[in-house]
Amino acid sequence: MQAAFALYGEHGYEQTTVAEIAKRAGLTERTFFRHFTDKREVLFAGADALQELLVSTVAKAPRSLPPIEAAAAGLEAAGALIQDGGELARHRQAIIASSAELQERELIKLASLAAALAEALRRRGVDDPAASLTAEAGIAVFKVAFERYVEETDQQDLPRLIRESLDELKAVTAGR
Amino acid sequence: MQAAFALYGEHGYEQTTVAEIAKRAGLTERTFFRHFTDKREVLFAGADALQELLVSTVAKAPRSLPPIEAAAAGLEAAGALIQDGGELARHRQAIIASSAELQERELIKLASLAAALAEALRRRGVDDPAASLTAEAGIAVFKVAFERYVEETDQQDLPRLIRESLDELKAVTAGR
DNA sequence: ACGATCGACGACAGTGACTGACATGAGCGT
DNA sequence: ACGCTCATGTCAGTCACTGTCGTCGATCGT
Repeated sequence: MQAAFALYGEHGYEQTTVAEIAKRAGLTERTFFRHFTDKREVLFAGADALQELLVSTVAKAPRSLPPIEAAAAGLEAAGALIQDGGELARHRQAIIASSAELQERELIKLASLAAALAEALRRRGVDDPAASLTAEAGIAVFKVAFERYVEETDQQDLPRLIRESLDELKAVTAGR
Repeated sequence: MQAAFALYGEHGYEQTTVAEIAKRAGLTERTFFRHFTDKREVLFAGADALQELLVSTVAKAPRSLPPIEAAAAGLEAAGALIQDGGELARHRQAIIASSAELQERELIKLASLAAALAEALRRRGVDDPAASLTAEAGIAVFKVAFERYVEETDQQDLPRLIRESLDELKAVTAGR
């Protein structure tokens, strides 16, 4: 992972070959593929932990909370986790922005997040399509907030951006 | 395109090679790649037209409409176009569902749709982040509605499903 | 009518991501 | 010491995709 990150940063994602990564890590190309299913996956190693945090936070949210607020709680927790990584997220995002391939992978990770969130909401008794819609809308909020977080280097409060984006979404869907 | 569709349907996407597609079409592998940037792109040939329809419909919507309703108008028009294709969309979706690679590609097409929708809203004078959020939420609505459309074979009215999903989203973001 | 141009295609060689099969060697329990 | 497991190396192979060059037919200008 360190080798890949370094090389992706130095020469760009598309320019660096798996053989190079393996060599820098003191391993074989074959071994690389035993740890990561493909060249992109190296950049998304933390996605599982994020998803688990999201789901467990939603599960723990007070029963009295409406679905959208339970989702918001989970997303804010996820945002806090990302923020704890410091500049890592921004570095990662800079690499991802450079390659369509990587953007595709990120989108499917977000879709997976949405599916997990929808499932967590269903376990709270929310029916479909409300569960799916709340989840998709939640991820949309997260995407927009995260984008802002990455753009504004001085911005340090991702959960706050998520909350603000959610409020904006509420306004917008109300027809304002 | 016909050859690819047929082979993807007969033997599955991952099992069919570009060489096979080219052979069935009476062409060379090299020529295939002159028409489609990659093996997946064959399935998304109509995406451009869809995006143009979405954007132009939003542009033409009455100025008095709030952003979310302008977006809805565009999405309903896109839905109508898909519906006009008959069973094609369902066939296509069955193939896409069989491969993670194809799902990734579909997601980035939807993201492109969202970006175009956001831009169309900005041209209506909607500021960011409202424009981005409305666009993302709109695409989320579209995704959920389309999923239902594909699942329920007897369902023929995609624009109606889009409208219903939007109403559901409004309810859900209002905290219900 | 004729040569120049251009665009679509074929042929071919090459790169790089990824896979399957088998061998090796270190640690671990008995 | 023995067998087992697990991580790794080795090697050969497939396939998506690219760069380059040559051919040919259609079109265009004169």
